Amino acid sequence: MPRTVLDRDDAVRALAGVFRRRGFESGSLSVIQQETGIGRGSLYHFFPDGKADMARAVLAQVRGWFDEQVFEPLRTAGDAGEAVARMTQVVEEYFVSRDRVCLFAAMTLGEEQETFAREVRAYFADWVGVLTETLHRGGISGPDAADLAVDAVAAIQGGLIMTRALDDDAVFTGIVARTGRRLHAVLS
Amino acid sequence: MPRTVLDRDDAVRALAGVFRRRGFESGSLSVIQQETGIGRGSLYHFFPDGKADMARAVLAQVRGWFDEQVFEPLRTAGDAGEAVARMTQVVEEYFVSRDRVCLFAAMTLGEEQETFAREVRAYFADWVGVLTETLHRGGISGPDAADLAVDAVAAIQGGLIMTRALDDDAVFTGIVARTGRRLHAVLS
DNA sequence: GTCAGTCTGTACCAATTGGTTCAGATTGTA
DNA sequence: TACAATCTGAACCAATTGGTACAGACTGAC
Repeated sequence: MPRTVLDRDDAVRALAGVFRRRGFESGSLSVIQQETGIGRGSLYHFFPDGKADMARAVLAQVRGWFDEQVFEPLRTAGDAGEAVARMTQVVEEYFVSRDRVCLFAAMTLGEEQETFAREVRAYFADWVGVLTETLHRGGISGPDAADLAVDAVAAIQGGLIMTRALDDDAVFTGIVARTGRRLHAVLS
Repeated sequence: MPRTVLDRDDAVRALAGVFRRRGFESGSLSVIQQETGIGRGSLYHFFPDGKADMARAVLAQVRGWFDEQVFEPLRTAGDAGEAVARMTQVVEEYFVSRDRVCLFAAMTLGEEQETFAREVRAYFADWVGVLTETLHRGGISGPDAADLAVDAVAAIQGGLIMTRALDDDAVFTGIVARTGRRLHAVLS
């Protein structure tokens, strides 16, 4: 069996794929090996604390992407309308290209809920928080901004469920587009 | 060990609870026995085809509840506005009192996605369908009704994710209330 | 070339998994 | 009471699980 060398980031990326397609529990180490080619020795080398360690690394990587591509652009945007339009666009592309699964949302179910509660809570709280601030900067005042932000993130997450259930990407892209339009309307 | 006799419906109800709290995969037969008191012999007596059979029975029971309490009242309502208000109310109570988990949504993730694809698809398609018809009867025409219906169900599902992630029922009740108001506004 | 550090494949392990089996307990009917 | 049908507990099983250990392969620095 020829040996394959890889780096940790690539391992995390491959793990993310398995967890999206299979779920965390059903993504056993054997399945991970079959689908990614990464063996047990390598997995434990990179993630000495085992499977939860792997999931934590995956969540951290996804979080890093969102910080860079969603949260930071919202935070530093000059124009709220443009920032929101960009957010809906990158988020739509991200999820459509990744099995229509949000791993943070998946971790709110079953036994993972407790294990990753802090990471999950931070992700959603930060997303809603930074979007609320963006709406504030765009002239939406008081509790309205927070409600709109919560509703927008909920719509995106609910859209993912609907699109998987109905097996139709157009459901998600439709929901995201209408969400974007709703936000755009109040920013004008 | 004194023997306990139960009926199938009660077994299904207990299983639903385990699957909500633990997830389907992590809800092993041992965990089911510990948390429900139902032993292996009984489980296989009622569900001869094993674990998938159990999940199928649970989904059928939940589906039955939705048919009776949500879909049928929407279908037969004289007043669309009242029907929609009632729907949001019963749905909110239902989910808040059941671990804030929609089992149909949970089955859109991981390996269960394929196993229960038909049941899941039917549940969401029917919910959206009957809500669309209700909106039609309330005077909303063309594609708007279907979009509003999809968005409403997505909001409810997304609200469940947010409320679990932020561990705060008020998030869900807020989202459901605003969703209800949005629908009510277009029906007036 | 040598050596230390990094990474890999694979053998091994205890525990758990879903499933099978069936004797015995329980219930309902005549 | 007798009997058939229904339900249960628990022993048993093969397969799989996550984890451990480590020899050997590989890489980079000197």
